[in-house]
Amino acid sequence: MEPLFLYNTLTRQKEKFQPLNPPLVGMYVCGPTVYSDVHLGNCRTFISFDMIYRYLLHAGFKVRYVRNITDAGHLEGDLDEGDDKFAKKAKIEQVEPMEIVQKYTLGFHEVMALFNNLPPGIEPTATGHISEQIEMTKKIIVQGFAYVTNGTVYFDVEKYCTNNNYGILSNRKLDDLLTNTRELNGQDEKKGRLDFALWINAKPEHIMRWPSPWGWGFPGWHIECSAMSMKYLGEQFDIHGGGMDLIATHHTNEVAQSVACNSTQPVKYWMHTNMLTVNGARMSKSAGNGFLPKELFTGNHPLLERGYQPMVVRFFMMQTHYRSTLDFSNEALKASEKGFERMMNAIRLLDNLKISNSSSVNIAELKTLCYAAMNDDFNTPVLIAHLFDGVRLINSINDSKETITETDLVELKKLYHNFVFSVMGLKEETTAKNNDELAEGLMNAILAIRKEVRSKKDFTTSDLIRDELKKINIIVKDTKDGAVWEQEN
RNA sequence: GGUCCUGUGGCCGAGAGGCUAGGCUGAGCUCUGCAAAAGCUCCUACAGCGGUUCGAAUCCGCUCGGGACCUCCA
Repeated sequence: MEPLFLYNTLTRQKEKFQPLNPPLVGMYVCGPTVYSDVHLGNCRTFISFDMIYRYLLHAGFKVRYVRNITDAGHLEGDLDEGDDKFAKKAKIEQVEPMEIVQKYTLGFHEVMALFNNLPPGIEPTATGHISEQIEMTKKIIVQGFAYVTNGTVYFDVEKYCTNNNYGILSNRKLDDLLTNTRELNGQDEKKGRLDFALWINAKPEHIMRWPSPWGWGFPGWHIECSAMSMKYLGEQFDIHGGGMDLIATHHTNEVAQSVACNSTQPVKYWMHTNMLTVNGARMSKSAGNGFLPKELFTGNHPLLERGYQPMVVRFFMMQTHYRSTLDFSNEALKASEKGFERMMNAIRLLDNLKISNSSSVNIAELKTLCYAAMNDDFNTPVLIAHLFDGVRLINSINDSKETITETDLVELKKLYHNFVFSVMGLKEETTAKNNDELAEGLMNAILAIRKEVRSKKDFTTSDLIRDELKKINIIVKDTKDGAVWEQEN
């Protein structure tokens, strides 16, 4: 197999992928903070990494995929004081914080399943790893990179910077970080402006709290990922992923914590997915321009003309490279829907293609092109372009304009099965498609009648049947092998 | 204010010094009783202005537009 190249945020270039301990691959992806519904932008990241996970598996790697659930410690704002997101939401909804966590964790899993994402091998929660986070914090203090103020433990960025490059991931200089920023207030406890909390002292009214060497409190946002990735993947592992928005703060701090704790760079390849935008602006929870997956599927949203099926949305995302912004619009979605249908129709044809003694099509070349696209930093849009070239071949073979041998056909089927289903994680949308026995029976009867009148050249009746069926979104097509029907959504 | 990314045909989106993306849409043709599907053909673009080069959408500079990060966010 040809080598795989991927873009490493750490070095800002594409690098040949060489795992630390092949064929094992350790991959950690920052999961959701479960205090509200995941929106489509969040989903894009998880879908992108699902594709990456799937391709690594397909390439023969033995991947340990860890994706966390953040269910504690994520504060509102960067003031390192006050309520965390769960406590705040719990107050609004008048329930326990863990009810919030449970509700949105279940919702998250439901959405992931709808998008046909494979579950990660390990899905650890922050609250399930409090002691690991405390241990790591202790070690960072021992190493001299953190200090305690009023029961809160802060990471000492300035101290860290004497021997380490804090801005290694974001490609920023410390001086710029210190000078170029907007005014923040309420930071009296910190020594340095960039310092961040590893452990946070819980105020009396704070519900989610655990005992620690520094009193009752809860973990900071960044420490969980460092502690949990270390626990399950080791002090050094291959891939750490997340959205690009996490680079500057969350991942920068993760690197600092791990280096301070273990004196080694924790991650070999940092991978980041780009943002989903709506009308050119980033989709985000705070901006209030987020789409919920459910709204997208049902079409129940002011900006949507109608609903789109999960696989159409997934295909839509696959048509853009994971490191490019993807702008969301009805037109783009509709175009993807048509294209997806076209591709799935061709794949269905694969089972009925006529075999010839020779091939007029070059399957080996197509296969080479597909792998080349994926090996070039998981370039799914280029992969799809090649697969559409193949769709034309399939249709031409079906129309007897091209020929294929049995061996080549087996290869071709394998190619589409591998790339479309296994790697891109797409599948047939089965909803309301010929799977209702009653509908099947009725349609057979109606089409039999239509066939009868057509044999008598009674096209008026024939067309009447077709037009009437169209009114209830049933499309009848006359092929050379007789009439077929399908339901439009 | 600082740092950085980006500007591709009607729309979406790849590519990245010389060859050509791909999807959707529109027009025409073939097939068909007619449709539909499918195939073929056409509409052949790289923000603007300069520069480097035999040659630039691709490199450099400037101008204009869009965006991200520096505050929580995938």
